[in-house]
Amino acid sequence: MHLYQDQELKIYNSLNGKKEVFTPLNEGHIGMYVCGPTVYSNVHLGNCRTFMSFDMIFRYFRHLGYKVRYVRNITDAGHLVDDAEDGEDKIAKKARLEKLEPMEVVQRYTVDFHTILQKFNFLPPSIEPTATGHIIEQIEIIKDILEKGYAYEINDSVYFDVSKFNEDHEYGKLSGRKLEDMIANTRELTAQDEKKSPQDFALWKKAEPQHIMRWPSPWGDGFPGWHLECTAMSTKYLGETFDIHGGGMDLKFPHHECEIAQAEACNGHSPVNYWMHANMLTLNGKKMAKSTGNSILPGEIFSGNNALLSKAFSPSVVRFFMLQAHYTSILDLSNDALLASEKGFNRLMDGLKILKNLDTAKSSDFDVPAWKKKCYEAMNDDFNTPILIAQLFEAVKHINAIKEGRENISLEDKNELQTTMNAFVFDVLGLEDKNDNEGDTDTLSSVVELLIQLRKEARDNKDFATSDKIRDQLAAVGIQLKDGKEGTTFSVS
RNA sequence: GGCAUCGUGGCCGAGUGGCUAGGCGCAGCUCUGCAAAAGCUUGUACAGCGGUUCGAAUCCGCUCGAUGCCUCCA
Repeated sequence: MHLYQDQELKIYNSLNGKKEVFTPLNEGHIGMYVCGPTVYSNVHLGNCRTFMSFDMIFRYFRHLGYKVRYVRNITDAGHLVDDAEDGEDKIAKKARLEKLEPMEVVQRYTVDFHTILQKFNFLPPSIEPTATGHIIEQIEIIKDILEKGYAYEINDSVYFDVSKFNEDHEYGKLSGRKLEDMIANTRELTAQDEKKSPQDFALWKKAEPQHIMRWPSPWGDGFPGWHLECTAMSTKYLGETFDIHGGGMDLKFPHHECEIAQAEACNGHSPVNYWMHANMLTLNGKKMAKSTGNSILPGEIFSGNNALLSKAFSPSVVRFFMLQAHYTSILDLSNDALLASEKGFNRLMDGLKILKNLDTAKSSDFDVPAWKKKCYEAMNDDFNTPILIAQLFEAVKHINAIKEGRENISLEDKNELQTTMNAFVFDVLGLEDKNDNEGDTDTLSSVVELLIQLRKEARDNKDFATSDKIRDQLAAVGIQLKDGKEGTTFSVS
């Protein structure tokens, strides 16, 4: 009945480094939590890649018929800037610099985040909770951890006691680290650190008088620690144990490791069945990061307004570019790679258009059911979008052959092909055909059609000077004429 | 220094113990008044050195190189 019932989906689980058959806790339902952005500046393209990977995964689950509760948070408090000594909140710091209220900063960049994701055609998550909206839940968790003896209070701050936790649990199992090694490798230079051990992490930090973002708590005015919000919100909306927890590779340690520790300290068992980590988007071979300035903003790609780019690229092209790599691989951004993706993307879209008007025959030379099966196999093998896309191009090849009369397709196969292509291209990959959503297209096309008509007359009269002038002038304003067998068409770049 | 990942043809990027991934570029062809666009055809690559094996780019070891994490980070 549902597609997922006859598919065996495998997911690479970062927790054990193995591809495992995915079985949700409750049949037909999936709980998925993904760490969202810290909204203290504009989202850069690297951030988008992680969220895009999970958007694709969310879309595929839905395509298979699962009911998914997809929670992606907004971090609007709790991240310390610089070292613990400074102890200033990232949001608060930015607010001071820009003379804004902290929540004004949060609002501005949350809006930016949503705007960009919308351009990329992201599906909204089921719930998008904020850290500041869950202070009470976070305080409750701290109390619980304190009660169970895995945390200690000192100078109005509360820290998680990693060594204590490691006595009866395994700290470091996600990132493959051993606490003894970590201790052995720590430099003993953090002199006035109030923590018992450098590995301990803050659950609650005391707010200094000048600190703007602060909340009352049993330990005095302060703010929650780095890793607590995700534990609080994932537990609240998905339960003590849920199916999938995702995020960027760079969050694996310490963030996700600490989440596991917090949840295990509270509930005594691991919170997540499948950990998924999306790999980094690099620029010039280096990780994109706001802090180092090695980053590119989505807006710069859409406008072409960046020294690295020779032209503007549409959101769908960028999306296509990213999905041509597997989500667990590092992907390097370059102008050449985007250019190549744009060509490929157009080829795919053209194929889709040709498919609509294809003539059918009694039999098929293209084994559509076998092809369809390969598409699903690709996606069921840990969401292998590059292989899926290769299969889509395989289909385009056949579509072109059918169009040119070198192959045939039956009506039944054509419908099957069209349904499957549309499902994967638009529903699962989330691509959009840019050429069918502009309002003034009708006016434009009638004007261009007129010019095409005039050019045809000139050509018929062998007045090539005039015909070439029309062609070249149109090209200069970005309208390319395409002379085909059945007349001339055009495309706007 | 520790932990982890990776090194594939001109570029991007899959995959894998023996069977053409794919996209782009280049070249050739078709089409065209000429172009462009489009379509077709074409590439035996897997860092280096050893080892295991009938057979490895794929497994093991070492060397070299790159990246990520170890501090906020998608």
